[in-house]
Amino acid sequence: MTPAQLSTTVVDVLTALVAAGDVVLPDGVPTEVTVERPKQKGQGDWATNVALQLAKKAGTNPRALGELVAAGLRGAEGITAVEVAGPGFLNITVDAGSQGALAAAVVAAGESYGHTTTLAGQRINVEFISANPTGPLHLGHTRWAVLGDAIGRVLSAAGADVTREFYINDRGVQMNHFADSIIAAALGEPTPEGGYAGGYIDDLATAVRQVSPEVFDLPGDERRAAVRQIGYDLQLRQQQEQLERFQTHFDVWFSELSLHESGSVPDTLARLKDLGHVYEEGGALWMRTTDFGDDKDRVLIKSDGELTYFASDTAYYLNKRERGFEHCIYLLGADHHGYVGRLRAMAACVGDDPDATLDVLIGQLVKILRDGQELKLSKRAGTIVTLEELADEIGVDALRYSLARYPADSPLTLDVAEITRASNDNPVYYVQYAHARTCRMSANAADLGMTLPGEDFDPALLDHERDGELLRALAEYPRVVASAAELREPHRIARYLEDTASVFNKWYDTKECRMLPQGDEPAGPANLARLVLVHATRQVIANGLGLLGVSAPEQM
RNA sequence: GCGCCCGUAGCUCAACGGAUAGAGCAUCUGACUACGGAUCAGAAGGUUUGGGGUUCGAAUCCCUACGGGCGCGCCA
Repeated sequence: MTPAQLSTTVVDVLTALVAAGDVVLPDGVPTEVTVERPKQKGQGDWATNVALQLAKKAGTNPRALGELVAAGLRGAEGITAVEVAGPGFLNITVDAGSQGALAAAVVAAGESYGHTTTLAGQRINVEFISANPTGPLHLGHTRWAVLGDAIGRVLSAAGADVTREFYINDRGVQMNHFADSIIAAALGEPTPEGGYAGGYIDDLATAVRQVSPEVFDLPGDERRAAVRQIGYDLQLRQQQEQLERFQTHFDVWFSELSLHESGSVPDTLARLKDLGHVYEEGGALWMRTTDFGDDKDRVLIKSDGELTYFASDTAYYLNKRERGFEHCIYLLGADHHGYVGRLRAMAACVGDDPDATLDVLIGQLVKILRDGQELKLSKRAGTIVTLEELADEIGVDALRYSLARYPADSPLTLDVAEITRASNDNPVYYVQYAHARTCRMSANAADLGMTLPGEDFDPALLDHERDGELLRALAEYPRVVASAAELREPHRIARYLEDTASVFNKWYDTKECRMLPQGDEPAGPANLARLVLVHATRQVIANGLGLLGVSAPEQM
């Protein structure tokens, strides 16, 4: 018995009540209702708030409607009791057999357990990080790497067709500053105005010299172009290697420069003119974004003839739409939230409904503490906390998990000492340990000759209170994935895993629920039923960790 | 000044408008002849920043005050 099945049962009951004229629902019967694990004991196995949600529409009070629905549910298969509680909640109790069947279903589904079709058919582009290729990825990018990657995985699990994309800002004056900085470092000159400092520039200068020693002898513009290209290649490759090592995969690395070389930007400007949302003023070309709620209009072509970054952005958005993406998700740092208004207005200017096609997620900045002191990020002072350093010190799994377990819009302070500690202080190890424990239990069972039962698995033997709690936790997983996808909140997966690991540990500690036979007794049907439950638990934890890009070790 | 985000236990943070606001850490008390104790059982800790409002019900929505972060270029 799963929440989805119960939801269907409740909907059927409502449909019957409406058909019989006992209940009037002007807006029709909902296609699904909320079914949750109650927080408190004594509130049944599952609870639904349908009566509270629908009472007003039905022109009655919640408890009266609740009694009608409860009466209908009492005859349903697998349901042993229903009571109306509090303001109108329905507390539902199910029988062990129908509940225990889930364990075998999870094992049968394997890695696909938790996958749903709630977003089936949607083509979604998730763009994240999109750092300048002028330096290493740092702490500020690390959170988006984790969240963007996890959002991509969660959306895929919900059935969406997802493309993860990194937009490379490889065009613009910063690329020349980058080249000039490397040249200055190579020649032992001070960092130029507006340039980049820090040890990584010295390293790049050395690397460029290794790749092509003669470039520094070229005349001015040629030298700059050559160093820019070599430095860019080196820096981009480093970012790519670090992200792969950080378990963060991109499907598309999209070059801003390519938009200009392909003529997309002029095409975009022509289209905007046709649509009537651009005008000239002061020698510059403007987009009238104020027509769609932006604070002020935005410049597309400066009076000196140069294209703005915003012009590229508009062309890029259109490019995504032309590639067939119905939804474009952007992950931006809080320091770019001012960009949301113009992005939305821009989408409207090209004829889209931003509510439908755009999803801009704003993430708050991360602070990181070591010994109570904040690690300051400053390119000028050369004190960059890089993704590489963080991953080395903290470990990929612990770092990813620690960033993934919080919602993006909450400001975050992480203590290096705390997340490096390899103990139960750290939730990532708590969850991973629970997984390792299931693996060890399975191995022990195999040593005793126990094998997973097939047809003869008897779900009704999983009848202990603790069995039920664990089964209900496992049953909730698909709903958690679906809501994480819908809300773009992968932290829900992490919180769910911590809860499930806790429920599993309590179950493990319960004498009546021991999986292995005691002493010299042979393994009986109950032991085999619990073996199925252990396998199911392992599968759910492994699947959940997988959505966060965190490994599920068999031993620790 | 205008705009966006945030304010929950000593600390770091949860809680699709739902029942008695939950975890972890830190503090205190228990359980090791163990399915690997990286575990489990328990105690203590709160006027959800203050004040109004909306409703069957508000940490959540609206207004307001206070406090913190960030943004308001023909920069990228």
